[in-house]
Amino acid sequence: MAGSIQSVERAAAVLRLLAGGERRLGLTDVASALGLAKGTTHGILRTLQQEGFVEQDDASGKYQLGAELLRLGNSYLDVHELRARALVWTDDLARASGESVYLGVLHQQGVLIVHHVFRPDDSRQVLEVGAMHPLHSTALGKVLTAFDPVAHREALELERERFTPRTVTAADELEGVLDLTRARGWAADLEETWDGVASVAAPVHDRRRMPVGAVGITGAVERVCEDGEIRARLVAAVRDCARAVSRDLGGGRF
Amino acid sequence: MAGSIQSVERAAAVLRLLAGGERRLGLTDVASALGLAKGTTHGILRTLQQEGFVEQDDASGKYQLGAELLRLGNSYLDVHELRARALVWTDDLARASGESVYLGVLHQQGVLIVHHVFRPDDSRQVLEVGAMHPLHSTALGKVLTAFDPVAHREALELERERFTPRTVTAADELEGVLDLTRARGWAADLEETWDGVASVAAPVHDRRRMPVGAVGITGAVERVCEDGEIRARLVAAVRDCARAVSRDLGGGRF
DNA sequence: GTTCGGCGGTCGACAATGTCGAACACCGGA
DNA sequence: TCCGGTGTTCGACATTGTCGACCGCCGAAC
Repeated sequence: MAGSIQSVERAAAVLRLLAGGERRLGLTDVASALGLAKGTTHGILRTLQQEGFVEQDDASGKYQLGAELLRLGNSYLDVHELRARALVWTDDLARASGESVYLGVLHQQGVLIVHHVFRPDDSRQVLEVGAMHPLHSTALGKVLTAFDPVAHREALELERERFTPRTVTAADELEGVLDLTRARGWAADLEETWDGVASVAAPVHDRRRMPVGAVGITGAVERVCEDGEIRARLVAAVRDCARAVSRDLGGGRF
Repeated sequence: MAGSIQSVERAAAVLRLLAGGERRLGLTDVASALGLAKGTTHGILRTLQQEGFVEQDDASGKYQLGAELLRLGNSYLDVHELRARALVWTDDLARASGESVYLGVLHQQGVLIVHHVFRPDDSRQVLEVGAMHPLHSTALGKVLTAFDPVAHREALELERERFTPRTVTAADELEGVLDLTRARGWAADLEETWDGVASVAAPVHDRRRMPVGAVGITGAVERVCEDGEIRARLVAAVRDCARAVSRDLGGGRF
């Protein structure tokens, strides 16, 4: 039995399908999307529902993701060592920079946000923990792509979507950006992902000097930039934070 | 095939086990905890790992929850209708009350926090989305227990832990509290869960008048209370917010 | 009101599937 | 070097999940 367990694989596929589609999906939708018999699909859905991973709307009979996933996802964060070490430093960074702080790790073909500190003002902000950001256009993504070989391969193999006129999509151009990132130890995103939004990020290393994640700040380009470049003060603050977290990861274990 | 799919059930049990234990677990630990053969357990873990639901520490070989769960949990929030409707109102409530706002739904034997607005000041706060709160001692929990028959049964069947000297654990005493809650339409928690912390909450109903969740605020007892009671202004603000969300969901007309 | 098409859900036969336990390779400590 | 422990692989067995036809239901169409 060298392979994987079929039914578990299929259950995972169901969950991923439900996560993708914005609205609820019916039994028949799920079955046809996965190419399974209705009976089989129903069995999987019934089990997932029983376990709390999937919920069914009483009225329409359609299925959606369940609350248990949120609870488990939260448990993942509790165990996450990088996040635990970074909590205090990212808070300081938000205070010092006056911008939102993000902590991301490589996951599949993107950056998974595992921590997010709101910009310290009263503005209305949406929490982005659990969200995915692209590798080739965000500061976090560029840092991971530059320092993590796995991320590098993913970013090159992947189709690089153009989000704004400034998004870098050509492979050779991206390589140049990554070289620059490696050389100076940080990366920027100047309106390459969202119009009017810029970000800076620096890598976090573990005790073996392997890249495990990236921290960065994101904010309106008018505040974060000066003369078309990220303010040096902010770059320094981000790099200080990344170094502090890296030091914490290298020291305190065992 | 009226039952559930065994392997999916077992995979869910593995995930729940990993979520429970604080630190990573080894293959043998998981196998013995679930009463399964090592080979079987390994197959499940291998599949879950392949799907990203579980990660394995290269050094120790031990297993922990994976990043994909965080991503799926986040997707759950995106679909969540109650949360979407509540976003704007809870923000206003935080501003008006000056305290943290929580939005919770019944999940298993507790309250699952699906939205959390930080207290609008610069203090350091931990995001609690995805966390579980007890039914019998928190304001959110009491509201759900009072208005949702399912929650009511859970709370009575469950062993009610004593968190502080003021926690209500006796069944008949709790019933009295629930009667009061139903009568006045809101519930309070005066240092019954955490010392020095008080909270108020009110129920959110859907279009069929069924309770679907609860909103509430939580804060230091010195700020939230006056003469040993919740400030009337805060109670009114919370109830207004709950009514507003209910109205948005298509519920009450007033 | 009645028909019809689609929905979610069920059932039972079949064999593909996952399970089990023994055996494996590997590591660290004694 | 040995040992006890780990995670991992393997093959025989029968349990288990799969499939597709079938059922009852609901809402739209007419």
